[in-house]
Amino acid sequence: METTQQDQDLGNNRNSSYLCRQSSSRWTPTSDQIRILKELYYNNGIRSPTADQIQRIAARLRHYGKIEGKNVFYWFQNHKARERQKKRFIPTPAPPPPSTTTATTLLPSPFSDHHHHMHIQSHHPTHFYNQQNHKLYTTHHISPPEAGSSSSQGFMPVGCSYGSVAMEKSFRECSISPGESRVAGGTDHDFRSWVGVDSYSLDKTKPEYEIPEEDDDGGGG
Amino acid sequence: METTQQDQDLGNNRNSSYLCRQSSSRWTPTSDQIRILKELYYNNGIRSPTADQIQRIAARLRHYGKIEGKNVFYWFQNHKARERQKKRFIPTPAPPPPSTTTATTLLPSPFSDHHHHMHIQSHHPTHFYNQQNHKLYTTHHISPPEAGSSSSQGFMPVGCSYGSVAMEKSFRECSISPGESRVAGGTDHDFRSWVGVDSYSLDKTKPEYEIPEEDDDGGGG
DNA sequence: ACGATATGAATGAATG
DNA sequence: CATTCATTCATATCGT
Repeated sequence: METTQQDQDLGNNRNSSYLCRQSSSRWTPTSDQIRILKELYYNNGIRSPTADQIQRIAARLRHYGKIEGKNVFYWFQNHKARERQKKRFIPTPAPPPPSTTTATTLLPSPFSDHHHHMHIQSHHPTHFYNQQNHKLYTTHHISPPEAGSSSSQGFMPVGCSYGSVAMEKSFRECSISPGESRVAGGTDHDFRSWVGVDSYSLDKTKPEYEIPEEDDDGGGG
Repeated sequence: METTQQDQDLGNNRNSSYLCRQSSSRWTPTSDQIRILKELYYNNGIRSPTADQIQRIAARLRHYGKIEGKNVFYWFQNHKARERQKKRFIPTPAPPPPSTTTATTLLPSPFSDHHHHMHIQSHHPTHFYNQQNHKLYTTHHISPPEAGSSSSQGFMPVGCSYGSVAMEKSFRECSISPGESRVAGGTDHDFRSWVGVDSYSLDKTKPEYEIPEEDDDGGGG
């Protein structure tokens, strides 16, 4: 990730030079921006902000660097999508017993993450962004972005529980059972079966596949 | 390449001393794992395995060493991306046949002249990739740019011809214009207020949240 | 140790 | 919301 930079101006990305590449074609969130976004995501449970919220968030985050509504929009989309995606990868880490306190908390890996929480935000109007006008379109009947008109919260002194315990760089994959060594199955060829790829592929008259590069065979010998 | 990996002890990273954080920075595939992955990639034509396949593949490859679903996911992502990346650099070494063949014709790159053929996946989207200018083209009305026909394709990438067929749902624009309306504040803690997120959220009985990671905290301050 | 390269990992952006 | 692409960062390994 772009952890190396945190103070990019974002305003100097116009390469006046010849045909080089755009300095930064895409938004590079600052540390503060990410922090706030995560706060909103985890602490406030915002997962699919409305256009109205997106505007406010973007406006707020603009204090910390250049940012547009679409950046906020994409950020939440991606963040949510990836939380879900990595869950799809894990092959059912633990069967959900009705009353089992089995510590499933074993995989702090970015993909085996499991920090579920409540959905403070109930609705999600399936919106998408239009890069043509940089507008957000939705299939919902949300109110127009009257930034400043809707401020009906006025609740919570917000001392905020977070701030101290909040985001902390978790160590990545620390424990993964390497399992046994060698399956000695011998039949490394029936891939299409266990991966559920195909069945008709067996029809191919190619009992021997040729790997383009045997660079991985370096220590196989 | 890390072609000389030995046995994947994972503990030899001169890091398993006292700190447990990010012991093994990243997955180091074993020879067998790479072999199988390539088998799946080239021989079975798997380029973008589904979450379901990823699980099976990872489970299978786990016999040969530590591996997670995300490793499989990234491997295919990177392998495909880099194959394509290399192809983008080819200075049009392929003489253009007069026949308007399918644009899916991949040009044999001098870098890796492997022979991948059938795509069992058959998840062909409605677009194809043009290595001439590394753009994505849709198969809607366009004709294949006849790689090498001249040096001009005259077609526009998919990111330019929308506006008509792109999103024609019952959406409405929500004005996400970057023209911000900053709330004029400074406290980055009263999120739920300026975003109009929630009010009752304070009622939640979970004052503590676990943020998975804070990768951006590098220079936030 | 340093530079070059290969590649795992992460993420913004885009499309379906 | 799922999937994919492109770009970039981070790091392992190797050559010098």
